Formats: sequence, structure tokens, C-alpha cells
Amino acid sequence: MTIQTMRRPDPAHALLFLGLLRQQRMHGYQLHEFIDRDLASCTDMKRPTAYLLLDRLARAGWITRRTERSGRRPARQVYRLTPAGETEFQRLLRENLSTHAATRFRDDIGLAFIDALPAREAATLLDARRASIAARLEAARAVAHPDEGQLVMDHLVHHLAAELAWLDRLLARLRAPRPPAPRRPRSTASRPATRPAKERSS
Amino acid sequence: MTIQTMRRPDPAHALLFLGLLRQQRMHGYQLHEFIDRDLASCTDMKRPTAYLLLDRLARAGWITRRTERSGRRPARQVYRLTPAGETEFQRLLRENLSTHAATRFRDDIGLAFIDALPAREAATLLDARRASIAARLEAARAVAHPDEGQLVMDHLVHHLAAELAWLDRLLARLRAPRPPAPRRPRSTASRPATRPAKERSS
DNA sequence: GTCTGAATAGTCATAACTGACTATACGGGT
DNA sequence: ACCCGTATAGTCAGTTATGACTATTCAGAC
Repeated sequence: MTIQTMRRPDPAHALLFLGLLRQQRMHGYQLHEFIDRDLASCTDMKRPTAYLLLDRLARAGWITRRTERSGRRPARQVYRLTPAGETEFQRLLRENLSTHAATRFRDDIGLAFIDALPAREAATLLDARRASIAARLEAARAVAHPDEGQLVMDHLVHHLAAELAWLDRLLARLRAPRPPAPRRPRSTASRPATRPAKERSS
Repeated sequence: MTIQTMRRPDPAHALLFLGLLRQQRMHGYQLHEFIDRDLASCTDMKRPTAYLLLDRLARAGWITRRTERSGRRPARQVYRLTPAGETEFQRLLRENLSTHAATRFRDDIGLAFIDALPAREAATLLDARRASIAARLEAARAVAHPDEGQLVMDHLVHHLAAELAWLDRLLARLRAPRPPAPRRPRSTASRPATRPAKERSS
């Protein structure tokens, strides 16, 4: 008998969704528009995939769905984070920050949510990340023989070095006497990290 | 009636396979081992996916399959590039070099095969690539508001800038009076770009 | 000789992803 | 009033990807 362990949804995408819904409740279309508009460089997720992921997150109990209707527009499913979802978000975030997968840009999405953790802890997690990047850099340098036409390896080495430099600057900031303290203008309401998809009708 | 246009296999993966088989005939397991060992930072393709892609490339007529047997080991399917495959390789390479997709590292795989084109043409294609990176950089800078906790955007901007710098160095080399000319030591036999998966028994 | 572990070379049932499609609402032109 | 283009909000059939599995060969231990 075959035991098919359920394949986990891409942790980076799950983290992204939980992180966005944590900042603001959204409906599916809105969520996908935001990703497609502002995060196109990180991921190219298609709309059906977004709805699929929302279903999975809802089934796992990390988000709840509520039908809403504004005016006479068709009803929307509005999603918001549950306490269990907050826990899972924190878990995924810690996991994401402490490793560096390096095959896709979206794997770095945890960096968008680093404010969710105390600066001290974030710095500790990023130390692990730093070590994993440094190890990769060593490995890539070891394989790269400059006398062959190994542009990919050269390219990879360059990228990893840039990544390491960026991370070191971030770590320095996190550990500075006065932490970055992203001063949000006087509004106290929580807002998404970047401009939310515009919502004209209310 | 629904017209399902056949989804093309990931062009980056197709380019990678054609490029490797162009340099050396290989059997499926060997090909996947090579990718998994030396290119793990570029792609995390699984073995069944590799076999699937080989089937697709063979059906498209870009590679041929031949059963071989060495000693009393089980028979292997050995793949090699066809003339049509060479054409497709060139097409994919040109396409790959002239754009920058930027959501996955494997999208840069064309850089590994840049020697397959005349330096002059490669430089022209990379000019287009440069423009697309520069445009992305502009867009990312426009979205990034430094007063919000927009680490992803900052991170992305940094990466794109590093990419641009690397590309400019490459372009300078390609256009230098004495082209890079990767001097291969006196062996005339064609060899893969990096060490081939070891083949002990013959 | 035969057991054990590692390498080789795949296959298949099932899960994941997406191109194309459906359908309602709204603003503006005529 | 009616048409057209755009935005909203999804669904689904068909394709793609993969975790778990099967099976043979070989080297070395005993």
C-alpha cells in the first residue's frame, strides 16, 4: 500500500498569503491582484493557484472565509487570519528567515515580514541564514574553474556575494543601538507593507 | 469547445537539457545527477520530471533516444541532440539571453551556453537583457518607499543593481579587443562545462 | 556463496498548476 | 435605452510535477 504523504503547499507562498492576510483582510481577487502587480518580480503565481492556496489554508484552519457583499456587486469571499494562522505564520517566518533556498526569488519573502519578530530574534535567525549562504558561496567557488566557460557559476558566486553583503548590512541595522523602528506616520491602524490594491467602491 | 494550447515545457529547463546534450550525449539518470549535484543552486528539478522532459524533447524531435548496454548492467536510454534540436537550442538561447525573467535563478541558465554564439551577437542580445533589467530596477525603485518596512523591495533593488553590474562587466569582456576565448587545455574532445557525472564502468 | 549497502535506472498514482472559459457589475458614449 | 470596454470574481478540464515505489547490478564483508 502506498502512503502518499500530502505534499505541502510551497511554504514561501503560504507565508506570503498568511503575512498579507495578517496585515489586512482581503478577498481572493484582491490578494492576487496585489501579488501580480507589486510582487511580480518575486513570483508569477496565477489566479487559479491563488484560489487553490486560499482553499488549502482555510481547510488547514489558518484563515477563515466569510461571504461579504458591497452594494449590488457579486458576493466576495473575504479571508482573514485565525489565531492558529498567526502561529503558523510565525513558524513559517522563522523557518524562512533561517535558511536560504536560493533557487527562486520568492523564497526570500520572509524578509518582508521581519518586523513581526523582535529584532533580537530576527538577528539570531538571520545568523543561521548567513551561514547557509556562506556555505553555498564556498561550494560554488569550489566548483567554479575559471578556465572553463563557467559563466553560471561565476554569476552565482557574484549573486551570493551580493546577498551576503546585503544581509550583513541588515544584521548591522538590526543590532544597532537604535533599531530601525519603521516609523509609520501617525496612523495607528495596521496597513499592508505596500499600497493595498485599490478599493474604490465601499 | 475549449482550445487547450499545449503548455510549453519550461523554456529554461529545455534550454538546459538541450545545452547539456549538445556538449555530450547522456542517459537520463546521468543528466539528472549532474543537475542535482552541480546545478542544485539553479533548479531543484526532481528525477521523474527530468524523464518527462526528455520524453517531451524526444517527441518534439529535438533529441533522439538510443538503447545502450555496457557490460551486463541494465540497458540505458542514451540521448543526443538532433539538428532540429540544435536549431531549437539556438532559438531558446537567444530568447533567454535577451530577456530577464527574474523570478527564478534557473532563468539565467542561458549564460552557461553563451560560448555557443559569436561574441558580437551575444553582446547585442545582452544589451536587450540589460535594458529589461534596468527597467525592472526603475520600477522596483519607484515602488519602494523607504519609510515603510519594505525589505523585499529593498532587497530586490539591491539584487537588480548587482545583476546590472555583473552584466556590464560581461559586456565589457565580450567587446574587449581580445575576446575571452576560454582556452581549453589541449584536449580536443568536447567535454561538458563542468565535471561530468563520474562513469566508472565502461 | 550469500548477505548488505550503495549506485543505477527507471515507473506510476496522485497532487499541483494553469490556459481558457464563464459571468455579473459598472461607467461612459451615443 | 442600449452597446461596449473594463474591472471583478471566480471555475474547470487538461496538463505538469513528484513522493513513493520497483528492480537490477556490483563491491565488499564474513
